[in-house]
Amino acid sequence: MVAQPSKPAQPDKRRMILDAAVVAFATRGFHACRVSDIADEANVAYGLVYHYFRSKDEVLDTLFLERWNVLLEVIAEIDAQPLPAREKLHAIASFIIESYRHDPDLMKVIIVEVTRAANSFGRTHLGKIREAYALIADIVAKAQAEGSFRSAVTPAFAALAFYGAIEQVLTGWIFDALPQGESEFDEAKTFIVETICGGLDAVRPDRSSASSA
Amino acid sequence: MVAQPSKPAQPDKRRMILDAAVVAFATRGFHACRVSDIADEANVAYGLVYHYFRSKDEVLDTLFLERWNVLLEVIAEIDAQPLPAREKLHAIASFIIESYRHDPDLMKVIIVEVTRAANSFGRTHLGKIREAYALIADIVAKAQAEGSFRSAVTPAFAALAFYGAIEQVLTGWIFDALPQGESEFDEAKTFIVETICGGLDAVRPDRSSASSA
DNA sequence: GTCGTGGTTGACTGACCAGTCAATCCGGAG
DNA sequence: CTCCGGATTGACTGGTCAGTCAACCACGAC
Repeated sequence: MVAQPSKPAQPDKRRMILDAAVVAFATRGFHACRVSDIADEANVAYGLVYHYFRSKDEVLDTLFLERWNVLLEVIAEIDAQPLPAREKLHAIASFIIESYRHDPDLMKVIIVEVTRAANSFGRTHLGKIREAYALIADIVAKAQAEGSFRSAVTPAFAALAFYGAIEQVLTGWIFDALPQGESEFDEAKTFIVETICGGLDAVRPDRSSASSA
Repeated sequence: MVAQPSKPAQPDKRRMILDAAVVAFATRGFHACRVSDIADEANVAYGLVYHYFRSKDEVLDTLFLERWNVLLEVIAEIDAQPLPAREKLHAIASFIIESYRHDPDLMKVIIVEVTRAANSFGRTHLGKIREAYALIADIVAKAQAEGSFRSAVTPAFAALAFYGAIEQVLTGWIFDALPQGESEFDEAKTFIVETICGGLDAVRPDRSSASSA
């Protein structure tokens, strides 16, 4: 209600709306969340949301793209470093899990409302999402070429399994189906890489690989 | 319009509505799908949907529970057989993928609208979903106890990664982000087990397993 | 033929909400 | 002080549906 006399208070209403939307979407879900919930959460009038965004959808789009573009950049940076593939994957898993640790609501919204929503938003952003898969597949492909990963599985498939494992763990946290805390976060990074790479690593024992075809 | 003279036609309108709902939900998504879409698809009057179901939600619930209970039974049956853990997992992956092959729309609805929907339905059926994880985790735990799987990862986590990989592949098909066909279906079964078990199998080479704690 | 019951119909209602817009506020330029 | 334009406000509109309900129908019992 009362604006602080000396300060014009919040300089960036747009950012406030975006941040409020994260909370609102995470709490009630995109569909159940009304635009007025966002405005209330941001302590801003209803109409102001439409001053900064064309529609409720555009708010979600903005939130997703902001974050996903960071993810794509980070993956590319990690890949550019001279690391073994296993460590690159560990770094990627770390980044995603740290993102969740830092802002669970944002990650919840992105995963639940976009990444895992095959209708509506998932379809809209399919291209962006696939870029991430492609980047990961590329890391796997190079590792296979140089012999540090075995080639029993296609790079595209390995990328899917790797990213799928991460998302499943995050979903477990989001659902409260899995305990979460500092130790679980670190443990998960190791577990994911350990599970996936154990099946990818070139060092292969005697396993008769009797799979058909 | 015109009922066939000699036949009372459809004996089970309830079933027809359920089947129509699968198509309607798969095509437009649960939220975007109106109850009238279901009725139209079933060639039935709007009000009849409410004669058999209390609400639109109950239709989805019914669809999910019907199928998920079958899944739980099948997993239990597979586990009861005297097979190596790796083959049990292969059988589970096969069953789920065959379910998709047989009725992609139904699986799409279950995955997109329930399993991967952390708000609304996902929360409602969390218990049922977790039962599946628990059953799979149990298979892993037994395999670890008998030594055929190594213990680098907790059973609960392995179950998550395994199921996550399956769901990610199905999602890829649902999104049309992955080619699908007879050969891809069979290939996927092998790939999933190969990826996950490669990291679970007891046969472990020299890897220094420097994971903390 | 008449009656009754359960299945079936679809027009209608009530609630909800995204998006609009005319009015107001505020700070800076002149 | 006045004027201007962008920021801000929130009441209001239009359209959409989920769910209701009174009527209708078909068929078996008597």
